[in-house]
Amino acid sequence: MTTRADRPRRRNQVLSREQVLDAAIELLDSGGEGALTVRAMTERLATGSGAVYHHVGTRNELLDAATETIVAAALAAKPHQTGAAPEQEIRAVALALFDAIAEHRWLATRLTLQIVRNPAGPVTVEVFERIGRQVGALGVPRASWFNATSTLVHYILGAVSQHARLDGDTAGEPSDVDREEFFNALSTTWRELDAETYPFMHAIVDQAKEHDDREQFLAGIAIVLDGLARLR
Amino acid sequence: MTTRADRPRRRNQVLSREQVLDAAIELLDSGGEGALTVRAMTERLATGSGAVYHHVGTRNELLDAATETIVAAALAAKPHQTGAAPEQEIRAVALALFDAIAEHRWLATRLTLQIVRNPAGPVTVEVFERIGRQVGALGVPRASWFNATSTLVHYILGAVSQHARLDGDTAGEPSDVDREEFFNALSTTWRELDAETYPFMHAIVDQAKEHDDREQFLAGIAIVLDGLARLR
DNA sequence: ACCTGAACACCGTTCAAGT
DNA sequence: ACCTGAACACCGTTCAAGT
Repeated sequence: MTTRADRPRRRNQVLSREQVLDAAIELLDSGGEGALTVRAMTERLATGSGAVYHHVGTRNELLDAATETIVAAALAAKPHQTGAAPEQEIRAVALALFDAIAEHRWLATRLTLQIVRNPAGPVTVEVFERIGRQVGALGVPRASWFNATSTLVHYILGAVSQHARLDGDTAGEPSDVDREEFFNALSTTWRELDAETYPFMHAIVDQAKEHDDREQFLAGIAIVLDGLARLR
Repeated sequence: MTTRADRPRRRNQVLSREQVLDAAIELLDSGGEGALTVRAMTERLATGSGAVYHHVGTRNELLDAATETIVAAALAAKPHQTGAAPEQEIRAVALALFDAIAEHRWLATRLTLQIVRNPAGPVTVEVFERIGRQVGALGVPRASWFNATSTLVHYILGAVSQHARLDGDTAGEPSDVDREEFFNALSTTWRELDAETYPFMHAIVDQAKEHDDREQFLAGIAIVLDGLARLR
């Protein structure tokens, strides 16, 4: 007789791929890429290293899978609004990525790496599809779809990473104090540059200090969208 | 008596910072970031590991210094053409970076990292200054200089990294065969996507295959420049 | 000042062995 | 199938010691 319990054939599965990924994301959120070590994973999960390799794979695959998980969630959280203007949909997707990176600062580097070196991967495909459709809806001629979408995606990624500038191996969210300190240090360095050879840096030093990240991000998108409008 | 020879106080200096950086760049060019190990450096230079730390610093500083060296050389090779149109100067700077990355594929990742997490560093400053001046010359109002320049730089970096997509830990230049193989694999993957959920990817699959990297890059810049023109 | 190189404290990954 | 954890082959970095 086979009872219901042993049907699934996997007796004591105590660890799932999802749990492994959750642990990885927690580690990354709390201490950046440097905090994601196989040993830290085994401690947090109370397992051997083989368990991690069994459920997900190498450290690199772990990083990629964590990235995919978060990007998928971020995009799913802002589903396509039927009837919305294409510009609005593009902004929604861009801001979804922007916010995801604000919450998971390690994502800035990883997202760029994924799109740059894995154009066949789910992250690239998902982002391109979401943005690309709107480029069509915007009236850009079909022959320019690829160029136009690439330009937008490149801009979004570049900007989104830039704004997560405090990323890397530091923990937690950047406090307002951190932010102010950072910009104070930055404007000091820029002001110390030779005024003759770096007139432009001197000219923008105050704008850099006062700008709002999100606002600047949207302003940049508006610039690119204006450029795309000319393709019609 | 002091002879001329011992005046510089440094007797037997057999290694220079420049030699250390040259070795690092050769290693990076031949095998990507993975090939740059301290041990490989000591073998190539026939020294102890301390010598590397003495002349440059940690592995990370080595990577940064190598990046600075190449970016500085790339920008210096295309000096500002007095009298040239600002659009042309922007294209020149962008292509200088594009070509530098084509020659040193590991630079794609590193350049992005530098600009993203080290806005006070020489690489960021140099690129911003070169591009920013032209934004002013383009007639963009002063209040938008920072935004406009950031947008351009973000686009350039994003695109330039994307086009170096075969980077990473592989060696040498990508051959035409590599390139074709790569795009065949890519279009196969894209075609395998569900046509209902990914109509856009299906629509662009041929454009992606046939596009010219450099041409697309310039087309993207033209789009952003068109957008900037609206700010006047 | 410039450099050596052993020693240290980590890594990621594999794999025989267990259940 | 799922998991353990010792063993392996690497890392980057430091630092006493040499010249």
